[in-house]
Amino acid sequence: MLKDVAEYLGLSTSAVSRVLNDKADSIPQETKDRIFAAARELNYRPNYAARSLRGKPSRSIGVLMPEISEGYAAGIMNGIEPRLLKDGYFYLMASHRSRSELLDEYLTQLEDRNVEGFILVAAAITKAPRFPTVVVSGHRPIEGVTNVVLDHDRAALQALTHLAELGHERIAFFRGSPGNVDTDDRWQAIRRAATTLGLEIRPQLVLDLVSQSYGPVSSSEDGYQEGHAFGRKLLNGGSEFTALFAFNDFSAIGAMRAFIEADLRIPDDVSVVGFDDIQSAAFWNPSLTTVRQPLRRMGEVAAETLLQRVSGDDTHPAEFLTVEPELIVRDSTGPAAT
Amino acid sequence: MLKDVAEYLGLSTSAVSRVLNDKADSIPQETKDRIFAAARELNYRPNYAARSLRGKPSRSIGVLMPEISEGYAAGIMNGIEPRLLKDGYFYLMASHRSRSELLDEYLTQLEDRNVEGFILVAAAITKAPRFPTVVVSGHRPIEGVTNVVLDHDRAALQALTHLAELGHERIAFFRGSPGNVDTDDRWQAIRRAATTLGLEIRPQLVLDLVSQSYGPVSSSEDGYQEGHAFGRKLLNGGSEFTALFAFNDFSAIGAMRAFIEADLRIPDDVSVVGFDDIQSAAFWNPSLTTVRQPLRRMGEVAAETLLQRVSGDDTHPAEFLTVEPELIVRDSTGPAAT
DNA sequence: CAACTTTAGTACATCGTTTTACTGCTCTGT
DNA sequence: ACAGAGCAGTAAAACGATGTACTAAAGTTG
Repeated sequence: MLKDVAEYLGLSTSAVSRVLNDKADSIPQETKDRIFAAARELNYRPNYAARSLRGKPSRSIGVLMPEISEGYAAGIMNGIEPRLLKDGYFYLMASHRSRSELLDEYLTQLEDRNVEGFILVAAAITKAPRFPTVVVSGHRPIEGVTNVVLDHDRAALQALTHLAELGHERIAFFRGSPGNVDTDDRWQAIRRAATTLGLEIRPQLVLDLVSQSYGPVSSSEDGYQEGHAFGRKLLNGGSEFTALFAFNDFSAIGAMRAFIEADLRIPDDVSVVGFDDIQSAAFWNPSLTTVRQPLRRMGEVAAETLLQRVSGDDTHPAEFLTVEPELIVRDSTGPAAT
Repeated sequence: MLKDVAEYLGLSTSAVSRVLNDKADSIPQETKDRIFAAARELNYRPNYAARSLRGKPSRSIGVLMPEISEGYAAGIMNGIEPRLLKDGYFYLMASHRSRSELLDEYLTQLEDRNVEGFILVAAAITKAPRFPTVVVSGHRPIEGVTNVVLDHDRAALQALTHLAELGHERIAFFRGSPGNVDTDDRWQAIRRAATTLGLEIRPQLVLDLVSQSYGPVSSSEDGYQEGHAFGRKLLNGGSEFTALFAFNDFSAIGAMRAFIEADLRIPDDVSVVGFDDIQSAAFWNPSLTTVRQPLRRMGEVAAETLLQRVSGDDTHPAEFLTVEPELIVRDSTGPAAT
């Protein structure tokens, strides 16, 4: 405690506090040195509750995730965490499970705990929280909230250009599930890209995923299962296709499995492009061509931006920060079968 | 603020506080009702900094992970988080990266922030922290610290019994990397199980993984890569083997890839057993027989136990809590080639 | 050398809540 | 009618750090 240090030195707590906080206008260097030495010697560490009661920054921020899923949330946390720790920030975390009442509940609870700001992942908020907020993969723009988003247009263009160059014209799509925050943006981007490239999107080759997934990346075995089922559905649908652009890697891999079971060869008979670049994507057989979503980078950008907003001046925060996807070409795509 | 509620009612803050904390010995029900109503109406929420300054529980605990990896940490958090949230607890989290100085640093930082207890994952602590602590996959027993551990004996026995029953006698092993907290326990368990079953462990068929992995589960592509390389090594080693028991699923899958590339059939020519049961294990081709580590359950047990310890009386906390593995038999194992 | 400035600190209120010790007041019983 | 018990609540001191307003002494200036 501060009092211990003060008594040890025969000084007042005010003097010690001011020196330790570098607010000491009128204390000679010699005394400062003594104070620092004593603080170290007595192993003084300020009590965060006390200082945040006085309105000092708590050096902690609130992080709200859809859930701690394997892929998406972990990837983003991987970017957020080191950046925060580097500045001595901790974070309080909870899962909003894509339910707005939970989101609100946790938002206020975290406010009560004096967080300095929020990072929200895949959260559909409608109004800005009371503190600086960065949303990763959020919905529509909100005044005062910074959005970190993937450049879906670029992603769609990269993937479809790749397929078009390989000669694919009849392309099947797994669209995301309706609850997913990325579904609409991505689909619009795909349509724009298709138009740009002169590709036709055939409604009978477009399937809506439905699996209950909290984040932009389906996190559980559901994704595979559904991809598998939908892969079969495509095969039985009667419409010819030479390529599939899936909403995520899980469903892409599930579909590949279905294709292989139907004795189709990949990529000779059908090419498959995934989305996200999950870890196993590179090691599947065949390895999966996919649009890499730079999750870690998104987390870093979010953390970096929030730290700037909570510590610098926070007038006119950026509305959008875009991160770029990268097409990773592997073995699941090849020239269109003729 | 409390004062607002008190003024609104024309009462003192003491009365309001005592009623709200259910410590009101001498306040009539009618007044209590008025107080509750006013608190709700004014949307009163206590300030956590202030109450923990007065020594009230902070309702938050510290969680230290090796890193936010895809598999292990996420799986455990999946168990910890809902249990904590259910009781209104938040957690402060940081990554110790298996470095003891970071561990100590974060431990004290979290103490400064008034956490009520710790959950440490894959952390090699040498002395008990000042608060109730539960360690998941820790090292040796420490007075006052509860350990949640996998029953490695059972795991080894299940896997090896399965292989023995299929007629395998020449079994290769990927042992864990030396830094890994589970490596020694598991290997000892494997040796005991082998002895029990009368299986011989041939040193030339035992490979030590080295990949820099923070947690018990190798988290990155390194795992695959290394499995792939070591699978090749086994093939070129000149020693015959009909089965591989890998340290984790990543290396098992990498090795399978190497075997397939060498035109071996799985499980006809060689059987493979993994460890952990990561999500893609079920969807690999062939699907992977593996020892499932109930990560979520381990997280739940850890959270449950810690919550009990911080809220109940904490005399004689359990030293060890064991969770049981489960052998998941899939398509990567079959009768030994003769 | 009186008046002012600077130096080197200190006293104390404050943040929002909890909690102990207390104060009036109204009954009850004899 | 008056002690004592019980009721309904209040005043005030914490908790630990911060920061403003102050003071006492020394130094400077005209």
